[in-house]
This record gives sequence, C-alpha cells and structure tokens, in this order.
Amino acid sequence: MDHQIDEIDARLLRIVQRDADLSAAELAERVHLSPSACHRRLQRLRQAGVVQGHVALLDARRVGRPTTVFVEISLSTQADEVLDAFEAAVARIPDVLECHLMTGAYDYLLKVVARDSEDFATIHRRHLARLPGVAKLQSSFALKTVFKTTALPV
Amino acid sequence: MDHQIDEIDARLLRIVQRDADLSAAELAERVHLSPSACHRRLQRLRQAGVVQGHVALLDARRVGRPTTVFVEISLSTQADEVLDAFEAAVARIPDVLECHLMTGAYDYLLKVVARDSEDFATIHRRHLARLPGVAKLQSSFALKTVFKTTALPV
DNA sequence: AGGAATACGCGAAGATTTCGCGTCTCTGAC
DNA sequence: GTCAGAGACGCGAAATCTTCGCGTATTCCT
Repeated sequence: MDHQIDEIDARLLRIVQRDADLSAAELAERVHLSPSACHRRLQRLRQAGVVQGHVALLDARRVGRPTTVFVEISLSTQADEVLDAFEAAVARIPDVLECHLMTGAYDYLLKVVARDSEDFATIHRRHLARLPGVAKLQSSFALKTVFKTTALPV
Repeated sequence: MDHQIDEIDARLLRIVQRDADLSAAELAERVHLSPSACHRRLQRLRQAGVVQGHVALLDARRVGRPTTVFVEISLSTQADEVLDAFEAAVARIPDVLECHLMTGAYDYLLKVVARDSEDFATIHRRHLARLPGVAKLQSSFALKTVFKTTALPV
C-alpha cells in the first residue's frame, strides 16, 4: 500500500511543497526523469496520502489579516466531553488557523489571525472567551513573522 | 495597481485556499462565471500578490514528522545585530517551520517539527541551543494537533 | 536462471489553459 | 442626456499540458 519514499520522490516533494505550479515537464527536468514518470510518482504520492492536496497561499497582509496571536488556553476540567465540545466549537471559528492539544502548563494552544489588535479584542471577547470549558486565556502577540513555511523537511 | 477584492474574488479565494486542484471550469461553475473570467481574476490576484503561490501540503505523519513543538526563546540582549544574526541562523534550520518575533515574556516563538521527542532533543541540542544570542529556551509539546489550516478568512 | 513486479520513456488522445476579439455595463465629463 | 473610455464578460480557437496505453528495461525473489 504505502511505498517507500526514495530520493527522487523526496526531491519531487521538496519542489512541490514550495511551488506546485510547475508543469510535469519542468519537474521532469529538475529530477532527471520523463514528464510521465514524474506525473505517475506524484499521482502515487497523492494516492498514498503523502501529498494531502494543493492549496493557494494568500498574503495575510493583503487580505487584511496582518496580526498573528497565539493563545494559551486552560480548561476547567479535562473531562472528555468538555474537550470534545471545546474542540468542536473552536473549529468553527474561522479566525483560528491552528489548534493544538498541549502538554504542560496549559491545555490548548491556538494560532489566531486578526485584522488588528482591536479586532483581536473582539475575537477574544466574542468567540474565545465563550468557548465551552475555558478557565483561563493568555494571549501573546507576534510583532513580526520572521518567516513561515508549510514545507516539511523531507 | 491593487484592485479591490469583490465578493466573487473572495469566493474564488475561499475555494482555492482549500483546493487549488480545481480546473477553471469547475471554479467557473461554483462562482457563476465563465472559465476565462475565472482564470483572469485568479491571474490578477496572483499578480497583485494576494495569491502568493500554490503549494502541495504533505501529511506530516507520512513523512515522518508527527511531532510539533513550540519553543519560546529569550535572547540575552535586544541589540539589532543579535536579532538579525538570530533570525538569519534560525531560518537555516529546516525543522523550524515558523519563527515569530513576540511581545511579552519572551522574544521569539518557533514552531518546530520533529520525528519524535528524541529527535527533538537532538534538534534542541544541536541547533536551537546553539543559535546566537539565546539566553533561555522553553519548549512545549503538542500532544495532538486538533486542526490546522492555511486558509485565511476572506 | 527464470519470472513476476515495478518503473521507465515514448507518443498519442483528451483536457485545460490562455488569449484575441467583439460586446456590454458603468462612470465621469461636457 | 449622451458620449467616450475603462473594465470585465463570454465565446471560441490555438497552444499547452495532463494522462494513459504500450513495449522495454531493471530489480528482486525464488
């Protein structure tokens, strides 16, 4: 079912993680393979679930979301139903880009994008503070995103 | 130079942020426009820099990076040269996916992906702890990523 | 050594992107 | 009010690109 990823696959993945607009012919040239072989490998990687899909990446500033905030959340209990309810509710907030269940001092870490700090205040009050089971919220603002990539090391 | 984003643009952006594999014809159907008009709008959005590019998203687990760690870093000083040196050095570590300059209790927040906790220990010792100007590191492990998206609200 | 499985390159068929062209609508000036 | 210019649309054709069948080469396992 899931094949081993060889060096050529790895190179293909490194390329398409950074730019998926390249044609099979251009890829072929970079990995020294024919376009059809490239295409088949990518197709196989997609089918195996290694490649989850292709997306367009937007410029957060140009769509009016220049502010990133990380929010640490502590719940009042760790009861399963509370966690499930929390997770279901947080997934419905479009301003929240990521939600991680954490070890350590707090329970969840959220990555949130806002129009500005006032907008974040609104998101905080209207959405985050109202999530089920929340005991404590602590927000940290990013002054600047030094860099950011979706490309995993392969 | 940069046009206003109207409702049709917004709908296109919402779609291609989630799936950029759709053909212009399929997009056209969803936004009630001709394929050529769709294509032209997307082309314009790309040229305006709203769409930064297209990438393939991989399954972190399937490429052997199931572990996400957030690392809070305090520097010994805030001198410009130290910050610049730190940022340049951290950008060279492929295990680091994001680097944010933060307000508050610490200076930088890093998002790191590792093969497992032992692998993270190695990354920590060999790369993070050796970054220039680092005074203190505090790592928090994600037990589970509840969800994650690259799609900004538009 | 034999044979199955896997992957390759080639080349054609089928889609899709891409672009010129004519039309329509909206805006602003007279 | 109407006329000119800008901007966007749909249509349709040309150029590209994807996609797949086919025959061959290589590998690996028995």
